[in-house]
Amino acid sequence: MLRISKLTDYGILLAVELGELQEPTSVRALSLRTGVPQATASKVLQSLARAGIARSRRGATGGYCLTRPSREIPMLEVLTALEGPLAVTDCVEEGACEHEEGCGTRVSWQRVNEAVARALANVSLADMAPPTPLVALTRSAAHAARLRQGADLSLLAPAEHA
Amino acid sequence: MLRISKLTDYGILLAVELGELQEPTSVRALSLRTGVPQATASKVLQSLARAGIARSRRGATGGYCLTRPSREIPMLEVLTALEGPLAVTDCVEEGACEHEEGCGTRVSWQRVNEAVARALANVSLADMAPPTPLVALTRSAAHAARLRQGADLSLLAPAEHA
DNA sequence: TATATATCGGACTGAGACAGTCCTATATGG
DNA sequence: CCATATAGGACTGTCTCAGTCCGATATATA
Repeated sequence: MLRISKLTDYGILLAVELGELQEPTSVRALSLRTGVPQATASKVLQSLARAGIARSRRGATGGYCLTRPSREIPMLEVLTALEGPLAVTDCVEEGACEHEEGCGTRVSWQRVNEAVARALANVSLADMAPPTPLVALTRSAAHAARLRQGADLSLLAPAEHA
Repeated sequence: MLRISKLTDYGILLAVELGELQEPTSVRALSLRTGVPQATASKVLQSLARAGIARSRRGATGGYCLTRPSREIPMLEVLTALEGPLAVTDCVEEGACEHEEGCGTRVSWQRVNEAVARALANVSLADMAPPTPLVALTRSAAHAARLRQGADLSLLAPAEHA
């Protein structure tokens, strides 16, 4: 569990796709490439645009593109854009829980929440891109090496628990 | 988002409570202490028992107790008992996604999933207990110090992202 | 200016998960 | 035998999720 919604999954798929295409791309084209239904893709992309992750351009030859290189966009930002602020429990947010003061687990939850957030902040959209050999070969050797090693993701793995 | 369910929250509340009371305690008593409705508490505790986290005892003077000291029970185990295996996305599990092969984000999701899992494996049930000064004072100085420092939770926080 | 092409964004809907309750069966201690 | 517990399946109302539809608005081109 602790699952993200399908919409969010789609959003990441779309954002990754945008990261690989440099030029503005229509929702229709993105829909065909990702398999996400067009109407749904439109909705998700709007959320990304509102959050400042993507930029939209209306009218003929319009479409979407990212506002920054995908390597500079942390996954946490994308998740927040699509599902609201990260909150493992209600009580992590101020005033959401009636037992706010009496409950001793609240502080602990906030720490857990922070740990998860930090993990997601350390993964960029670029890290989610397909690590297929074919793609790796067409890019720099350094980039290919990064892909094979799973990029910075290894940083997220602390030592085994005591 | 990435929220756990309320039932799971209750389960942790109940388990923490069980960790502080040593002797077998009835659902009724646990319900009164935690504020979780009795019927609901019963259900949640059954799940914990099935997962080998708690032990039940029927009949008069029956009730629940933990099978191990709360410090030896990782949060990941409790979450898994109550919501099933951790899976940030469907595609993390085998055969759940029809695009399994074509999708390049799958491997990345599995790494994210592992990172979150490892974070949760490093927090024990005992770490979730109330860190109130009063409680701290009644225990060993070493334990109190642990509480003030947020226990092992600091281990979960890797360096700031690059 | 007319028209084709896009996004914008609110309204609506069916499906499914979630939270919670109820009832009966079963086990234990006195 | 009886009072007290848990076991666990069935059931229900509520809410969120995933997805669609449609009218409004913006842009490029002829």
